[in-house]
This record gives sequence, structure tokens and C-alpha cells, in this order.
Amino acid sequence: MSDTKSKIVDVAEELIRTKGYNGFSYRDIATVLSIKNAAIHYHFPSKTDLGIAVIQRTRQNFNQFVSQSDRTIDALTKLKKFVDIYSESQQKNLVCFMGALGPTFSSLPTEMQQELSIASREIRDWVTSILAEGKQHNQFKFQGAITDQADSIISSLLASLILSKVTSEDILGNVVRQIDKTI
Amino acid sequence: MSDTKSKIVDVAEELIRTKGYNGFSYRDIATVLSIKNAAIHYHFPSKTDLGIAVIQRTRQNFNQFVSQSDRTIDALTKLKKFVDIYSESQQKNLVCFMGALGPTFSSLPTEMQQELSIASREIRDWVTSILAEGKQHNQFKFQGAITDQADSIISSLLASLILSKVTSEDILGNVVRQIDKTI
DNA sequence: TTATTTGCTTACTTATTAGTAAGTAAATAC
DNA sequence: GTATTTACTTACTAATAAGTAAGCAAATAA
Repeated sequence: MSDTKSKIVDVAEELIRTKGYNGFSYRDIATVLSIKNAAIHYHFPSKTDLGIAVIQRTRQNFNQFVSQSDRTIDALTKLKKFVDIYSESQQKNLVCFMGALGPTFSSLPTEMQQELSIASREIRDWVTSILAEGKQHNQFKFQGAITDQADSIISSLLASLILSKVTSEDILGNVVRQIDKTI
Repeated sequence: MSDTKSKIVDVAEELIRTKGYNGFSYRDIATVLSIKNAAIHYHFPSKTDLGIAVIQRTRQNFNQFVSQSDRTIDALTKLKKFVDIYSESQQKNLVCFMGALGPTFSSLPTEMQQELSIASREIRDWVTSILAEGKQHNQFKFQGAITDQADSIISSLLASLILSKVTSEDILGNVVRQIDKTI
């Protein structure tokens, strides 16, 4: 991917995660990168193409994270690394891409909806698998179904980033402390 | 509030909760209500005014819910009634207003940000108070700080509505089952 | 060396946006 | 019964949106 093209995706991702997909324009990106509107259309003919690219790159990054962490470390460390992704987001005052795109799901282009659904499946499957792993090794002692616990953890992390912005408090910190207690 | 005026707020609320604040226009509302664009501007001169009205009415509804539930019932029943709000939202395939507006917080007009922050304070304070009440009456046995548990519950409920849209699964059901287990 | 492709810019179109100003019919106040 | 206010509509503006077509310089391929 050329320099300009990947920079466009960078800026688009940040704009999506601060203003939402319906809240930014090609002009916003063009201004930041000091290029012209049409340069973005050259790389991404439609805004939908750009939206898809952002989700696909995020999926790719996540899947790289998964295969990186998959061999060396234990379940608890994996979970901590997963939490680190959200900590970094909170430090940058960004919500995660799922928290940014999910609320407007039904108004997104179909192809973006599909990519987002796949992403949610990947994330939920992975978290579920590490919870199962941790339980098998008696590292985790949480009650209830593994899938329920996975959805609870993912949900609380996702929304803590949203509430952090609204409250200006470290909601992620509060939520993570509670995850540690119950897991 | 006149009939038309409250209908405008109705439609605006639904649009915010499906497409986000940046995802709808006065035209969208006008079309639904078969009125003209300018009729909305008559009641709400700027879009900011309308956005504020939506949040304020939601706050009012919540505070009515709080004073209604406050006297009669016990902590667990109160919590269940609170969960019911989210269940109704999921049935209507809507996210909550905090999940809709929170992600784009920094791009919202200042007055909307203020209203939203107040709303988050009210919700967090109330959930915290009923958790404290339930703990005092030995109805709740969760571990960890009460405020941490409050933020965890609110976060998991909020995000479950978002994930329900993306996954087409009953994530709220999964999350609520897990709340029941840990509380 | 010439031809072609890449990566843009310039210049434009059409649609949509929030918002305004002037007019109007019906209800309400005096 | 006249005056005024209420609740709109009609008709508009200026800004911004996504997207396109044509041109052009530099890199790459033949």
C-alpha cells in the first residue's frame, strides 16, 4: 500500500473513531494530509470503499495480534494484552472501531456491515477461546457460561471507552478492576 | 409541548439512536412527519437545540423512572426494572442514547456534551445507590468496589445493545445472565 | 526512446445540508 | 370585532457533501 493510501486509512480510522462514519468527509482527510479531495477518490473511489478498508485493516491487525500472542503466553497474559488494546485507545481518547461503527450499524453500507459482523465474530471467538483455555488450566474461576463471560468482558471494555469520553473519568480502569475480581 | 413539537423529538430520538447525531437531517424528520423543513426550525431553531431537547427529555424520563421505582420496591427489583429499559431497546433494535451519542462525544455541540455528562452522572449515581442498597440488605454479594460494579453493569448493558445490532444475536441476554451470576 | 501506467491536481456537477425571511391561515387575546 | 400571536408553508441562500472528467508530470515498461 502506497504511503498516501495508508495515510488516508490512518486519518479515516481516527475520524471514524472520533466523529463516526457519518461525521467526516473526504475534505477532512484531504485537509489533514494537504492533498486534494480527488486524490482520496483515486485510492478509494467511494466512501464505502474507504470504510471497508478501515475495517479490513483493523481486522488484519487483530488477527496479527492473535497469532502473535497465540503461542508463547498463558490465558491470563493474553487477556491482559487484549485489555492493553483498550488502554491504548483510552489514552488516545478514542473509542474502539466497534464502538464507533456499531451504533449506526443499520445505516452503514452493506459491505461495511458484513465486514463488521465478521470482525465481531473473530473477536468474540478469540476471547471465548482464551477464557476456555484459562478455565481448563484452572487459571480462571468465573461462574456462568464461557460465552456469556466473553460477551460481558467485551461489552464492558467497549462501553468503558465510550463512557470515559462522556465522564472524563477512567471508566476502563474501574471495569478492568472488576473483571480481575470476577474472573 | 405541542403535538408536532413532541413528535419531532420522537423522530429525532429514533434517528439519533439508529444513525447518530451526524447521520440525520431535518429533512429526514420532515419526511416522516409530512411537514416542511422550516417547521422544525420553528420549534428548534438549530439542530443543537433539537439535540439538547432529546437528551433533556431522556434525562426527564429516567428521573421519572427513578422516583417511580424509588419507594415501592427492593434493590434487585429496581435493577431488573433498569435492565428492562435495555430489553425494550433491544426489541426495538435501538441502542441507548448514551451508546448513540457517546462515541462521537467530542464532535458534539458543547451544550449537548454538558447534558450528556449530566445524564451519565445521574445514571451512574443511581445504579451505584441501588447496588449499595442491595449490598446493605445482603441481597447482593458481588466482590469489589460498588462504583466499579456499577460502571461494569452499565457498560456491559450499553455495549450489549451495540453488539446485538452487529451480531444479530441476543448479546443483552448473555450479559444479563452473567450479571445475575456475579451480583 | 517511446509508450504506458501511476499518482495525483484542477475544475466541475449534482445533491444535500443547516438555516433564514417573508407570507399566511387559524386560533387566541383584548 | 379587531389585534396579535401561534404554527406553520413557500421560497430561498450559502456551505458542504460525494463523486467525476480531463489534464499532467514523473516513474516505469517496452
